[in-house]
Amino acid sequence: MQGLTINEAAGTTGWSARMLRYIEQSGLVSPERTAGGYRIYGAAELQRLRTLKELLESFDVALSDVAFTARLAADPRLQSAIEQWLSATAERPEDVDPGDWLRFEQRKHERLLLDAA
Amino acid sequence: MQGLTINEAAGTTGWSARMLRYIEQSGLVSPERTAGGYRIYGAAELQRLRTLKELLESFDVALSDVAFTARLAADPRLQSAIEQWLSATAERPEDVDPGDWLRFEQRKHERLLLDAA
DNA sequence: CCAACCTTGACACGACCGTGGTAAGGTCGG
DNA sequence: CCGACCTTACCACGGTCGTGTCAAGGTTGG
Repeated sequence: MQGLTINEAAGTTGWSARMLRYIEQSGLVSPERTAGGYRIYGAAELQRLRTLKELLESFDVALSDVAFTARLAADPRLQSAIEQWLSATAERPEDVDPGDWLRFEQRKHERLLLDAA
Repeated sequence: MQGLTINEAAGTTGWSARMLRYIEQSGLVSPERTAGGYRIYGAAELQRLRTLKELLESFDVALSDVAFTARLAADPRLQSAIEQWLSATAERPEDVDPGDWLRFEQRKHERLLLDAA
């Protein structure tokens, strides 16, 4: 069966089986399937799952944020529209408080604030 | 008083006063203040608020998505970390179902799905 | 001075995120 | 064939997003 089943993959990646299905739904890591429908995680998927976990933890980023970045990367029209809107702030750069959106973003999980304390 | 108060700005931008305060919290549009603390929206802010509304509506993007993109733009370490993780998918590009994350993203507000129907 | 407007803070509410669980049923390998 | 594992589909729950509303108090401008 060339690869790990979902519970085995959960064991070696640190995710729960539930989360592996959820992550697949988000489109970020999609394993192959057997003829009967079982998910089969290969080495590439396992590596991806591990680095994904690291990414989310070390930057305090949400799964949905990564999914949105994927959407951005795949839709250049959207990407340039947002970047253009953001760059218009540069009109008055001295007014931008860099701690502002930062605090806003961090409120999502206040882990960073607690860590900093 | 050189500029519009919050309710006047709400009137000309289509946002509610409540949302203007919320948007300011997110760091996306921050008006000047009078000595007494009143928000004063100038022409630049009004324009920004209008284009922001257009951006969100025409691409079905959330306020938090734009805020996150701002964080990305301001933190190149984070940006390259995510982009690198995403680009690892390109290893097996034929396996990526482009409708996957799309449906995931769209479930946020099913407006696009309904529009498409 | 005063009416009209603004401020912050709080409560509320539906929708969605991330996560766990459980139930009913199908697949795997020996 | 059968026990162990997997599938999807649901319910639940605390937390966040986007939004409205209300209360208590300060500002503005004539």
